[in-house]
Amino acid sequence: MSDNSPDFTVSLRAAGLRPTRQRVALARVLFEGGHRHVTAESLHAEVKATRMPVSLATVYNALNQFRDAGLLREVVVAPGRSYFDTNIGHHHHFYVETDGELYDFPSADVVVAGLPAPPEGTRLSRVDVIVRVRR
Amino acid sequence: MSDNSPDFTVSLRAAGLRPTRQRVALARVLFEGGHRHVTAESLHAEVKATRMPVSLATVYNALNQFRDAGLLREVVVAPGRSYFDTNIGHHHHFYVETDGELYDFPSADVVVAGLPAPPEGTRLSRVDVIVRVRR
DNA sequence: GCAAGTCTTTAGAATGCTTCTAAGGTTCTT
DNA sequence: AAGAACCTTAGAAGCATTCTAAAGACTTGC
Repeated sequence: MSDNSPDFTVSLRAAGLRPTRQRVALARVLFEGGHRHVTAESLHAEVKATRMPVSLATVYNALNQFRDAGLLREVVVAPGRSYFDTNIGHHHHFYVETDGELYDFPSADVVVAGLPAPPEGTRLSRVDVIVRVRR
Repeated sequence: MSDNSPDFTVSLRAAGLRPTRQRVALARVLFEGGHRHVTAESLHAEVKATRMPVSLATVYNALNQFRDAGLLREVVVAPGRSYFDTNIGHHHHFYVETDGELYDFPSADVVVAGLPAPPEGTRLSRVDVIVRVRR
């Protein structure tokens, strides 16, 4: 590596994933800029635009693997509408129902207090807060 | 009406829906007992068990209409997994990811404070809190 | 560096959930 | 009761996602 771009080969390997051409190309698009909200379709279109041949099935596979590895977070906002969020820190979402847009907001100032204890025999996985708005 | 069962004919009409045989049968199953979480499939099975012929398409139509009329609330917990909740009061949900179960909990004691203002030009529609747990 | 082994990608088929179509039935209005 | 409006239906279609099995790419051991 002679440039200063992040070495996705290393991070993929650290996540237990072989750094294949497609996975590296996908990681670049996903993690090279700021935080992103992508769908499988939108990511597929973006990566193909970089002239790297990738099938839609591979995009789905990679998104699921990245999510399972903790590199992405999945946000389901409506039936058949699921986003992958590159921001894995604590934060919540605005979802604009009228046009399907999703925006992050930091959880810093948001207080979710008074949650009851989880049902017997379960442990907390995550608390999702989706603030739904309309135009 | 000679018995003491709620008159769904009236409530359907109040919601702007013709009280057809199928809609009345669906309303009965949905609203006659305590609060329910149903899927289209589970409701279809239940209504057919009452010997009222109803197609799956009609169940989908009715669920969407009931939701649009404010009689039901839709909760999307995972891609391709959507519940309809007969509890339309303020409350939130536990979702047991490992077995797909959904439980209500009242919002009475839960405080969600410090939410940022909605994006320009939008108005608040609803705040969904889903507490995800695993076994 | 090469061969063998393992994992990955792929196109296309398949799945699962939901909506659409258009034909026939039901409910409402007068 | 007749006409108009609306609803239900089976089956087809649609959309997002996953599966299949065959070909290709990465890795390991030599």
